[in-house]
Amino acid sequence: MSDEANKTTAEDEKLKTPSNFIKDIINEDMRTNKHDGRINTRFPPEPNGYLHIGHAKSICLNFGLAKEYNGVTNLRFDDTNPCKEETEYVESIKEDVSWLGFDWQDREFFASDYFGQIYEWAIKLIKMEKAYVCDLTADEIRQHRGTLKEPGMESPYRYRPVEENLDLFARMKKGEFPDGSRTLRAKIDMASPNLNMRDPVLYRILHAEHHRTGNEWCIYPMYDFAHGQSDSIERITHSICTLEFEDHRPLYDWFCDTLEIFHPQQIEFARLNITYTVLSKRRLLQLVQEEHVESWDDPRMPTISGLRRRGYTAEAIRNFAERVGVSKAESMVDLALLEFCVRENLNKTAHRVMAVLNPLKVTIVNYPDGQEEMMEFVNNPENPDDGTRLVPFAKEIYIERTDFMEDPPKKFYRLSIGREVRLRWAYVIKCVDVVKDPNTGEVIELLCEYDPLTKGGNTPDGRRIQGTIHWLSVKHAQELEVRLYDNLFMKENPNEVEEGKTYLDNINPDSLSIIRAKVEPSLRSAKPGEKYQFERLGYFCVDSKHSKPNEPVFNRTVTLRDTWAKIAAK
RNA sequence: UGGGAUGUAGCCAAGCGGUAAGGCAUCGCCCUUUGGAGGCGACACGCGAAGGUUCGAAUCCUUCCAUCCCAGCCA
Repeated sequence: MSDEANKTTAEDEKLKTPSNFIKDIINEDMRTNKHDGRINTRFPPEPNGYLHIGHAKSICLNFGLAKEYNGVTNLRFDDTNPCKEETEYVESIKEDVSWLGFDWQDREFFASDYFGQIYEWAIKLIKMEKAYVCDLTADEIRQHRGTLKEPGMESPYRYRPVEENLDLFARMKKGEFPDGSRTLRAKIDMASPNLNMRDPVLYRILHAEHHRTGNEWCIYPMYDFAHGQSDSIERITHSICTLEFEDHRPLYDWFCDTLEIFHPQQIEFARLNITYTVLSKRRLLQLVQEEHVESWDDPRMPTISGLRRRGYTAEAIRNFAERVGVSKAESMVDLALLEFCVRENLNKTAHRVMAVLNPLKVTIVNYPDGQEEMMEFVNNPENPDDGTRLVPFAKEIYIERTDFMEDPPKKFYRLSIGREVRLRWAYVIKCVDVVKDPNTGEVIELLCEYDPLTKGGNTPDGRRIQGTIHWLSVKHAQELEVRLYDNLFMKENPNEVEEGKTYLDNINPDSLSIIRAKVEPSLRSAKPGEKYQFERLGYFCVDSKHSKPNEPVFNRTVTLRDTWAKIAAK
């Protein structure tokens, strides 16, 4: 093979799989045959909320890496806190991961599956004199922990004999003690500059019903004492998490080393942030609970289910995840990139249809009364195989109110008195007069003439028509509900607030507007989940919650890119 | 001098001692029966700053600056 060919191949390869620091690590591991070339990642959500687009980035990363290196990915629910976790959440998480296009096959696990083993490991640590039962209250533990700059103090219970620890821990498990009365702690270093190493709590007493283990346990392991061990049990090779766990890595390593168990490598990357939205489960939960939005899957929510209902496709989200990249630099990605990704995807697949959001009636004065014609529309110019359909035309039509201006500015090439415009796939019309409301002066109707020679929108005389607008026959138009969405937050970074305010003060009061719009007849029977482009307006998706048979409700996924809006704004 | 991390364009992000990829956004032009889509082009004399090493530095060294994370019996 020539050098030239080699070079091209290498470059193609690079384009397909953008490099990132995690791949660098894996490549090195592959080179040294670290796990016999085996790659096993995992996606470990806590079932305490719905997945959002930040999780999608992690899902795409974990499943994507495994796929690329011929490995596998486990879905593991990190369910060590029964107070916050619910079965509803595990169901939604499974649905969302599948919908995104990933398959964990039979590798569905729960940290709670390992409670027995984790308990045994706790006993092992006690026997090694590396763990002890502590009777300090939560408050006292905090006081003993010291501060960021000062070392902590050892617990008075730190040197309890092994036998006493064993006995107490067994009785904790049996339920002899009330919540919060005792904990099991690791014996590490109260003077460590890393607070996570200052005798972290391993187990706490929680008489709470667990969504899977019920009342079998009343002591539950903390994240730090469950996560790495779960990774280890599953023989995860690369345990990818977000930056805030960087400080936990020494602890993660300490447990694996001390327990002498399989030692996965924890790797941290920067979580996703997107402008004009919040991406934390705590905040999303608050938005739901305080009813700032309808539900977790409200189309304004950045949740996977919200985006799905809004009309986003899994492919668009996957492309987005790839485009934002993976690094350790904290960042705030422009919402415009996400929107670009849906448009890019929907442009190729969505059928074009006519809808008029804000109708203005037009009477074509020289069109025969009572006459109707069927006009042939191209379903998708991006894909001729999608064919054509027939749409009725008549003397009275609706056009978009914004497509007419009495006193048009320069470069406005839509309708105005004396000007011509093309009705998409129909006729060229010229506005000859307007009818105004005698009281308000508002234009309520346009009187136009059509050119019978321009059927289909063609101009046999070769005359150039600048503007093409969408329209609907008054008689045939259907009126349906359309929901227009705007950003849920008014600020690029909703978390940036003045003294005394919270991100909730940045909520956009106009993030949802519900209107009745005119649509072409075929849309009456549109089914939930179906996606369309309303020509010149945007992409719309039939809502899965509010639609009824023959009464679909449309959600605007995203507007079309609007060059005119930019010109008009100048 | 608590500890841990990060600074490359408006926003992301490659780059791994050989002279700044790519995407989004933006701005031009072309094309167009969607002011959509598409095509072409422009867009860092510069890599947080200052010194140093080197024939050569975004890459190595030193110092400084900025930002983020950590004091849950949350994950």
